[in-house]
Amino acid sequence: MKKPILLGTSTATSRTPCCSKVGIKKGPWTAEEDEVLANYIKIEGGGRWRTLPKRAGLLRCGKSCRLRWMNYLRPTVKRGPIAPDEEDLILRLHRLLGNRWALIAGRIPGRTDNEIKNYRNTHLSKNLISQGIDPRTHKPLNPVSHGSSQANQDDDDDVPESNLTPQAPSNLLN
DNA sequence: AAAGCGGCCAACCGCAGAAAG
DNA sequence: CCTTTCTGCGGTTGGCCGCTT
Repeated sequence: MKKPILLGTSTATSRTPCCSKVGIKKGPWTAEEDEVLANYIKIEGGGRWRTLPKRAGLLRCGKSCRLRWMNYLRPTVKRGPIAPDEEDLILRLHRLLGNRWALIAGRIPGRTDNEIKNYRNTHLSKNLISQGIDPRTHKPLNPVSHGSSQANQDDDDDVPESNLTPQAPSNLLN
């Protein structure tokens, strides 16, 4: 149930809907496409995403190429399970920064914003809910009893920035 | 053994901000 | 200074896989 592709009807009149052109491939990337993209970027470098697919000979839109490179093909991308300290860091950073996934990812070497976003949307939010904490606000789900909003305050504030680099990699906060 | 359900991950879409002309 | 174009970000969706009934 992908949303309808309304070409020219878009409100942003001047904006070209990059992915709606005919002849542009969508969906999962093949190993061959990965190779073409990786090789091209290795030689020519990234950037100029809009024209990159044409130059590289890919039938993809620039956004798709960029996303694929950033989230999967980049050599610095660390794949595999999130370590406990990484999870802790994600939690702390999210409490501090909110849904700034790119910012959070920038503090966690080898992890992408998409990965962190997905991870949090599944694992962490579940954990927090089971702990009675609202994953969005990091405040107690049931404002129950003695209306102790004090818990909120505390919970929200208990992570001073200076506390952000516990045992995490030293370059975390630059 | 088969069907259904739920969770996870990769990818797409639209919007906002930045940069260039 | 204004307009146009491009890049990057965040939210959301769809497909696949594994588990449970």
